[in-house]
Amino acid sequence: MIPALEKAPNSLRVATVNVNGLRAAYKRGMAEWLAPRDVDILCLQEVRAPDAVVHELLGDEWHILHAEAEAKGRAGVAIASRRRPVATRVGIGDDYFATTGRWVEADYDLGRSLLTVVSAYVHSGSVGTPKQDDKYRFLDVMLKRLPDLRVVADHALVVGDLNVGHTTLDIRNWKGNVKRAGFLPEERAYFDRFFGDLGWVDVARSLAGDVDGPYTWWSWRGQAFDNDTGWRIDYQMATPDLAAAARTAVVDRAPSWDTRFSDHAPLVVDYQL
DNA sequence: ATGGTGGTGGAACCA
Repeated sequence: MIPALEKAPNSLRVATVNVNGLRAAYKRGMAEWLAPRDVDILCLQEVRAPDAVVHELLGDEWHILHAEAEAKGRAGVAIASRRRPVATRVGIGDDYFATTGRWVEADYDLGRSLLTVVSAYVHSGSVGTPKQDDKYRFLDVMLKRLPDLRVVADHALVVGDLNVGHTTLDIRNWKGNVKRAGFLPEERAYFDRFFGDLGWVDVARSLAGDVDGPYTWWSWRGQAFDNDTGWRIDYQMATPDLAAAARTAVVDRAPSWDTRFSDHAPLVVDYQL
């Protein structure tokens, strides 16, 4: 039993995790992490595996929506859920981002309300390269899509690896990264809008308060994990009523470097709707 | 402490 993840009755548990290759994650013990947690909706990023492999690894107990990238072995996002979605959509904006494995949407009928869930994987980016242009294009289409998500559904939840730290609380060594992709003023400005005039709520930040972290990513190399020199770049962005229903947000950091199954830690949130 | 490591695919590229 995992006391920190004790689950209240009638709560909806949503987990998001960049798995850094689903096959590698399973080799490193992801199944053993997942089994006792009773997750209702599991959002994955960087799946980096063919569709058949995803179904084989996750197993029959899930409804699986998987957007494989056209480029083999790259990106890939998925939403695995215990309940069957009433509708699903792949991609965002124009056709350009339909085949890059970075955005999937699933709608769920919760009885009293309709919930839309998005698993998103924003580009890592790199200053002065076309990758950074792609990242801004993706953030631009996100700005356009986010309001639409709230038109039909009662609640909406956009989760995943967004590859930007919003504030100085979100990156341990932010002073050393102000000119690097992931903490550029231009990137952070998008998140000012997500959590400002667009009205979305950063659920983990809202529950944690104004403290450093909790980080969700650490470099593989050196002592970054042991020293907790991390970045909080994995989010659950919720519409206000849904955010108000969030009871706990846990970054499920592995107990040690050698027991982690990805360079990202899962972010697990329980909603009491 | 954004690659000094790691994953995918089977070299080179991505993060």
